[in-house]
Amino acid sequence: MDLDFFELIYNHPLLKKEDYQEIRKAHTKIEFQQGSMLLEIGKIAREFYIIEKGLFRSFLYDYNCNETTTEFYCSNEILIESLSLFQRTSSKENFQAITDAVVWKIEYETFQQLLQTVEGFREWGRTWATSQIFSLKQRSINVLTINATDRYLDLIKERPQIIKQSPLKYIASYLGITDTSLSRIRKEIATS
Amino acid sequence: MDLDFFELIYNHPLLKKEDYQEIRKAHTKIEFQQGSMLLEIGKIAREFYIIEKGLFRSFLYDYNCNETTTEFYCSNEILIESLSLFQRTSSKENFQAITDAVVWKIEYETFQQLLQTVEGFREWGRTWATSQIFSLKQRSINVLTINATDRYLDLIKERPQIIKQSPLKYIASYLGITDTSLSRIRKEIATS
DNA sequence: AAGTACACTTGCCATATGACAAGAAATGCT
DNA sequence: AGCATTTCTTGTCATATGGCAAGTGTACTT
Repeated sequence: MDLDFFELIYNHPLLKKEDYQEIRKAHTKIEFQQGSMLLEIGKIAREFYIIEKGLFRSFLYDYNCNETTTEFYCSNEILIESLSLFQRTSSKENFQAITDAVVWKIEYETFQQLLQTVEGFREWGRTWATSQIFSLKQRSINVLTINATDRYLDLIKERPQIIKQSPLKYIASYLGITDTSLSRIRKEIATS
Repeated sequence: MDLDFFELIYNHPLLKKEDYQEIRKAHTKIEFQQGSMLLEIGKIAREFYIIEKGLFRSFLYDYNCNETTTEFYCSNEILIESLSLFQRTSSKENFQAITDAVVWKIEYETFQQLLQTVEGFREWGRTWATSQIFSLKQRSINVLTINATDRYLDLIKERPQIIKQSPLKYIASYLGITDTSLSRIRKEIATS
């Protein structure tokens, strides 16, 4: 059932059946082909996306002009450039479909309206924003204090979809290492 | 002048002289001794702090029980554990005065009230939250893509106060390296 | 002034990761 | 099936950083 998908994403005890009807109506389905861009650096994000199927990544170019994958977005997750969307500034990152994908989008204005009119949605939004900030903090700490092998093992455990669906080079740049090193780490893990 | 300090911190074009009067009245001055704790892991943050003088750091223990300095807070900056303050959850980090310090605090409830009643303050808050998220993202990217020497050089350039006021070991753990390595990096820089 | 604690530096060697290049495997296209 | 492209692996060597221990410097206490 489609409704189950929305209940899963916007999960909050204050949200009722009729709220989900309203939320659902606010969304439009779009499909993306593997490799296509959902948002590019310099453009302004106007929509909030939830992923039904497929895998996306965000990436940018570091000071050495190397592509760095900053995040992965799996099915049943939310994909946005929060700074661009909420601050109406140009995006600092590219967002790309790694596989063919099905997503549901909601316009920024509609999203804001839901936040204002649906209490449970507002509360959901607050919780979600908090978890976003928590993840961002956690990521820096992990990178600083955990070695690449353990970060990779964590990724396997926590987000196996990524391992299955993403080319090794994107995973490597997400972990902050080269694809050569990641290949060796995999070998090491396999033989131990 | 004290007012100048508040105008500097809560800088926003929508805020007027009388707004700053109100903002100022909402704050109370406190002093901290070098080494004393402003907030500890497990406690709930009830206040928002702005630093007039001195240096603070936040830190936690990683999965190896090593102390990791997650952030520094210099004079004219804001110091809070946003997750704890806004979500009423227990703090995930310790906050400690590295030097003797003078800060101004504002109670959470008073802060919320200002957000609701003063439009310029609300707009300032939105901008500030955005810049926080931006910094968090930037930090992960820097750690992933820039080597320790360049991160240290950046720190010297961007936040010289920290270099002057913090012991080397905190700077090292902030950079994600040992104090031994940082000592060598300094030597390397000095002789080149 | 001696003692103590803390901050910083240095030496030695180990380990993790990178750079580059070649080869192998998988995938897509016609 | 055959070719081209991309993805992944492996070898060799270089560099960055860590772990440990000893040594030096500095500041505070008494």
